[in-house]
Amino acid sequence: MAYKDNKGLIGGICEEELLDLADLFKMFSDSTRIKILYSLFDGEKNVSEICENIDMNQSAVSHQLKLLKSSKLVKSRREGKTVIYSLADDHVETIIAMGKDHIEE
Amino acid sequence: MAYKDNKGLIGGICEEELLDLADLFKMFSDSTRIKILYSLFDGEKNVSEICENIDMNQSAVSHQLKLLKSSKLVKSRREGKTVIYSLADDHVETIIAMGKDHIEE
DNA sequence: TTATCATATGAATGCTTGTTCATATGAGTA
DNA sequence: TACTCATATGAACAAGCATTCATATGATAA
Repeated sequence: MAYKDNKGLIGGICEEELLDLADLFKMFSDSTRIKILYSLFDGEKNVSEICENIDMNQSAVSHQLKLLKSSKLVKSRREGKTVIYSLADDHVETIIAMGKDHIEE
Repeated sequence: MAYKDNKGLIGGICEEELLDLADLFKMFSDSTRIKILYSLFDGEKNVSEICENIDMNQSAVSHQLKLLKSSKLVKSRREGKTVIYSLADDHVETIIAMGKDHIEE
């Protein structure tokens, strides 16, 4: 188990895990990042394609991709000159779907 | 339906809905707010009880409760001198559970 | 009414963070 | 090698935001 025993803590969750949770949701809290994730819903894309798709410049997208990757929400592989990004797992779509459920109620 | 037709937009979602989504997840992106939500998992509480539970001062908690309420994640009712807060619906727990799944993987 | 408890709110402050600009790195090609 | 395309990165700036402090509002009790 990655986290400490949950003793004497809010709702049975330790401070460290709480901060990690907040950091995770922080990734979904910016519209540029959500756009990037959304644009990967229909399959992997290289950086240029993502830029074009969401209409943002390369540097901004690259910075955000770095954050998304460090949060393990996307993964990447190099293919020649380009780098191809894709969703890391299906939690991403599930979390966003839950969010949509809420705001569409 | 609350949102416009999804035409020619990223992954079939309109800009407005995207911003709302980001705003929703922003609510989960702060550890104080997650603590508050967590502390409501086992039932409604008044403000003082929440403060005590998460060890934060009344003003900070009140400010965050206001945000959580405006995002419809919590609801409140007055009972005499106190105001009692509770989770607005079960999306909250589901979303947080998904987040935990991800970071605990 | 006055006093007190519980909660809300406005302003100020300091920290965080997304974007931009310039530049660097990495890979392919001639 | 030199040149170009694709991506990454560092620094700087501006905007956003969580907390604190002081104060206001709302409700009960005396």
